[in-house]
Amino acid sequence: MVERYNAKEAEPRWQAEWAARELFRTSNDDPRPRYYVLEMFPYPSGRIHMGHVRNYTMGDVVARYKRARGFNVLHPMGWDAFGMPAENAAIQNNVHPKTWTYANIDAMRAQLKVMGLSLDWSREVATCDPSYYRHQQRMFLDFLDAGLVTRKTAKVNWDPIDGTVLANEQVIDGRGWRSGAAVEQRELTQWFFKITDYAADLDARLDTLERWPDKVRLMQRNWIGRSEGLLIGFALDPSTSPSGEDRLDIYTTRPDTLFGARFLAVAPDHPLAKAASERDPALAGFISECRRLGTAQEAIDRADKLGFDTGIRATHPFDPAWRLPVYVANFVLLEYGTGAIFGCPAHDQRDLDFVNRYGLGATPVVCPADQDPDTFVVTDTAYDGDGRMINSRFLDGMSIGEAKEEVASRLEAEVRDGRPVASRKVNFRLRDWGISRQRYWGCPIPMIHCKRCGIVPVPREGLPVVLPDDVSFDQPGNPLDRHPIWRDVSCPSCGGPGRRETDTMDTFVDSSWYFARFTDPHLAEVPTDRAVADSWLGVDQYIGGIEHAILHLLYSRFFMRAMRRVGWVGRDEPFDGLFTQGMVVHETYRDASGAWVQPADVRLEGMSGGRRAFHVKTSEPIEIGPIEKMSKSKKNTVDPDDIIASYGADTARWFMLSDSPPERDVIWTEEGVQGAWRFVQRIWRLVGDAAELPSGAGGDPVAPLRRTAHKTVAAVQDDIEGLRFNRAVARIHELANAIAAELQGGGDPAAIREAVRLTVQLIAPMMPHLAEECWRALGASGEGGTQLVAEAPWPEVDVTLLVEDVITLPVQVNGRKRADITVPRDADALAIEAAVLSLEAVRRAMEGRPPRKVIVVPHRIVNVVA
RNA sequence: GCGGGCGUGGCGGAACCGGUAGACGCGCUGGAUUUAGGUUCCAGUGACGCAAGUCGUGGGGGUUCGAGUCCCUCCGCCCGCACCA
Repeated sequence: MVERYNAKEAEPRWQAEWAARELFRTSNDDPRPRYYVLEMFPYPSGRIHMGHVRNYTMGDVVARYKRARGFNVLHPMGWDAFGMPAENAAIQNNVHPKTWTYANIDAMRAQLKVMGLSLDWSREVATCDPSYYRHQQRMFLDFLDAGLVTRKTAKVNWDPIDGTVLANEQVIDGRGWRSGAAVEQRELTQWFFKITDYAADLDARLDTLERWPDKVRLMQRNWIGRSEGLLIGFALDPSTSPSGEDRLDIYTTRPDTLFGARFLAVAPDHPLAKAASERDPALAGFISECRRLGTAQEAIDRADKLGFDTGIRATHPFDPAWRLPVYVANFVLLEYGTGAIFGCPAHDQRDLDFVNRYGLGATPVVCPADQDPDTFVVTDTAYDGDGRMINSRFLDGMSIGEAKEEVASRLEAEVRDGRPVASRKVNFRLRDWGISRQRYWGCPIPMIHCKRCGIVPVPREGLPVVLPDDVSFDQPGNPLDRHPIWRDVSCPSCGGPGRRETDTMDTFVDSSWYFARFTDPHLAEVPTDRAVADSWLGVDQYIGGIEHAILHLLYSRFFMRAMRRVGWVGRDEPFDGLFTQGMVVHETYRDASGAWVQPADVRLEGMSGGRRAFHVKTSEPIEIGPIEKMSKSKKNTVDPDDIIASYGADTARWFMLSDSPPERDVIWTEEGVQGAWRFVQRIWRLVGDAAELPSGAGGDPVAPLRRTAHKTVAAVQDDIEGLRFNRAVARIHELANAIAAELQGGGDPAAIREAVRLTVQLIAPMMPHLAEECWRALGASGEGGTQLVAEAPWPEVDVTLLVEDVITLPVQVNGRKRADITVPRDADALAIEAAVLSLEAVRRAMEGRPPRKVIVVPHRIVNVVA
């Protein structure tokens, strides 16, 4: 009897062996074809969680598989190490952010090593290290020179609790993504990366990212928000405008509805609104009302459509006698288009809500096919569907598309005061990326403010601008502002007194290029070696959470383009293949007082419908709640360390791959883990039994088990390539079942030994420690026992075994299965037809009727139609 | 509101192009072995039926020799965006 597989003893031993052999160290000089697999690097929060385990296991399977397939694989790991939690820890626990961060990195690195991941640790980087961020500062200056950096005053999302600016992406339902505080709007001067320069390209190139999930491409497309429209210059009556202004540019995507216009409206911050408010105190009051309302994003979301008539009058571009009022309206955004619109209430819900409040009326100009143009009216619900133009003079009868084209070409051709009245314009929702953060624990922005010279870059030889260590967090705000020694420097240009920029960069900058740095992470003078970077990029397979579908991935795509512009890389797209994995979820538990209880403290009894839960210590009944993402706040977490300590890393890895498709959420259950653990032991038993078989015995080249084993290798190969790990797992189970049956039934010993050996190779990417142990037990490690399974090439599939000589076809009568028939693989349709019709079961089902038709789908199915 | 996705046993899920629905795992039932128990092995496990068989992939309709898969329609759930003109 074979002993149990002892993961606790074996796993560290094999990890040490891999490390000693430097198996996962990647050379940039290796001539083999390259494969770059990368998982999104973690924030060093303190401990790894099950989401990390799932993410890194998937990446590791790919890395180990591709290595076996003969690729020179790059599989690095690092730390997204700047950010607010470190400062929060500093404030709460009086520990320096640097100390806290590096302690966490050490703890998490140790945890990852225990998982047995095939990472090249020699390439590890931490973004908070000056050896990393000096290059980021260098690239900031490069981008500045290339015109990709601007400084502008902008309305920003201000988080009053964290005391910092947030990107639009960091505002969720009007609240700060970390603090949960209601976000306010503030005007601040900020540094921006001009991502909008690439808006069109970032949009267009989404089509070429074929190995990205459609969902992510769509989310990016919506975020970039490309729209085609018309910029129309409405003539203003100068006698009504504040300073004789005679033109107002508006942006519209619906120029076809121009004859349904009822009003124009500008944003409260629009220059025309400001000018008009100076002569009209009531209007000024309305505008400040809008601002007050506008401080909290939440209020904006709920606000009614409010407006104020400026008294300014505009003229319709197609009718000099048609005058339109100009309003200031709270729902018009200054940042989008021109900050001014024309309102067509019949075909835009916001405009309709607006006119219904102010009694301006609505004329429908698009009539749906099922409505009579003479009676079609719009009252409460705007019509934005398809139809024919009505009430629109020369546009009547046209389709929407034709009308858009007609309006555009007429107004383009018409010149007023030496300018065309209108021009076609592609607009984007995407805004420039504000990267300034009023925070200490981030990459310093390498600029110096000088009273005489303005804002001056730190000379490149003066980099890095290193964060000072001696800071305190006893007051709110940015400690860098209160650090005179660091802050006050002489101007690099005139030598006079200067002041460092004390804002630091958004941490999304740090993670926008780490994948490029990994290609040659220890270069001291430059961020990348262009040739080396180009030899690895784009990342062949990037794996991470869907939560980064927009921000991180879009910023990285921008950053690659910017890096290319200044010469650090030679391509635009960072990630050729992207996979977004699902979350790890778990039941939630609460006690009678409503307090969350962690799974480790819960004892479960009963099954499916009648399950009940009790507290392990108090035996108090526990309420079983919904299955949710593992989170500290709901205490429904399972600690990877605990699982690895009880079952071993391989069991945890196997379970992570087995139950659910990788893109879907996986429910962590104790039963599931135990199932995985049992399978580990089962493999170990099969290997032990197979090793005891007499060697040299048997050898049937077409033994059924040989066929099964080789088919499984082919299928698993396919599944891993397609990241269908759950199916690969199921197939390995089937092979194990087949082997067990052959062992039981005294099957061909040579075939069994081969099948077991193949099984070990199939599990090697997933359960690498167990596989090594089995490999050695099977004596597969070659002369002198020197070769590890991690070094072995992927098994060659014997393709002749994949094709059977005889096949079994299901036989249907009228689409209902009645029998099976076994025929030679190359049997012709007529022969099969005759054989099928003579089957007893078929005759019975035909009830004496003659067959009308017999459909023979080669190698698939036979259907007799009665 | 706009955009997208998904509904298959008690549960997680398989089913590539329309071709044997329910692979594989979990759970459960019965039996065997061993044990203090976990373990291991064998058999069973969509529903109804003694059986032959009938029904069955959210509901209804359609296309087809044949539909979980394609089309129409309704219902339910989930995700993303949200005053973007």
